[in-house]
Amino acid sequence: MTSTEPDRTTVAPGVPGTRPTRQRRAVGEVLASFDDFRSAQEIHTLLGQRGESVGLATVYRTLQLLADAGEVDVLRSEDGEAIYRRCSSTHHHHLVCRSCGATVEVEGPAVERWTSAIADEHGYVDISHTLEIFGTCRACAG
Amino acid sequence: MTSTEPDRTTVAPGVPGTRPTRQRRAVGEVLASFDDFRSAQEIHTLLGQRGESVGLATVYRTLQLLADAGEVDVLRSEDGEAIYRRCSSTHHHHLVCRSCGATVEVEGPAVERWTSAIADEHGYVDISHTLEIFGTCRACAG
DNA sequence: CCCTGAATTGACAAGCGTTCTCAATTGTCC
DNA sequence: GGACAATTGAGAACGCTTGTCAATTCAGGG
Repeated sequence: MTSTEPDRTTVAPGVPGTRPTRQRRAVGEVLASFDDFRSAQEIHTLLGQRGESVGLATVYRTLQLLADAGEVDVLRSEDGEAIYRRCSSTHHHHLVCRSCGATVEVEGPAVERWTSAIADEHGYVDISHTLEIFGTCRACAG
Repeated sequence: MTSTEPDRTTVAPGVPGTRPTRQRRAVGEVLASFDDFRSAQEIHTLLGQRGESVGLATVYRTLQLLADAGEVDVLRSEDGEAIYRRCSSTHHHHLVCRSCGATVEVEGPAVERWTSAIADEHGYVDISHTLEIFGTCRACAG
């Protein structure tokens, strides 16, 4: 029970959250099919319409994984609902038309530096921030 | 039934949302008793501790009124819960401890300018923005 | 190719914050 | 004081999100 025993020091044969399943692929495809922010429930409905049956809980879990991995942006609509969108991997913010929802990704190195500086100045650590800009886009303004 | 009838052209004797009741006064007093953001439920609890019994639904309604009137700031904590705070009238942002809720009001003229510039650049008008910084304050970080 | 075990899923229940309902109460104005 | 709208409170209802847990699926070794 010693010499023949295989190496068991690696406790986990696979790391959770990495298995490519039908459901995860389907969620990824749906995310690629639109450019604006959608709620988990909307995404779940879209999956149904595509004929890809995926449980609602799985949709939530997958979106959480993708968000943790930085592959989707999550933000809260005004009524507190979480909405998701696939995103470029860099940190950025959004300029959103409050009328039609058209979204522009914007980067703001100056803002990043500013928030860090402010946080340092007050002794806050482990910083995150949310910045969204709302306005009316050219098309909607007429 | 015609000549003796009083003038009925004024449909509304009073405008809703303006009556100073015990409950609304109590909520106002509690709001004045702290400086950081609190959830509606916390405020409801604080009212109870003060001996001022106010229904939870009334707390929500009152906070909504105050928010509409611009007398309190509302923002969403990272998990989507609405949190409230009486506010100074100037535009500002918040550095909030995600552990204890300690809040610092910060102004960022640079950020204001930056958001305006970005919006102009993309043809968006009638701009507003939300910017909140979350972190762990010195006390909570240990 | 089959076996084993962990990862993953789905249906459902549960949790939580928020809003709605409606009868009872309160404040305002005549 | 009286009438009537505004307001309240208790609880139900609601919508989003997360937890539960047995059943299923995937990866890798034998």
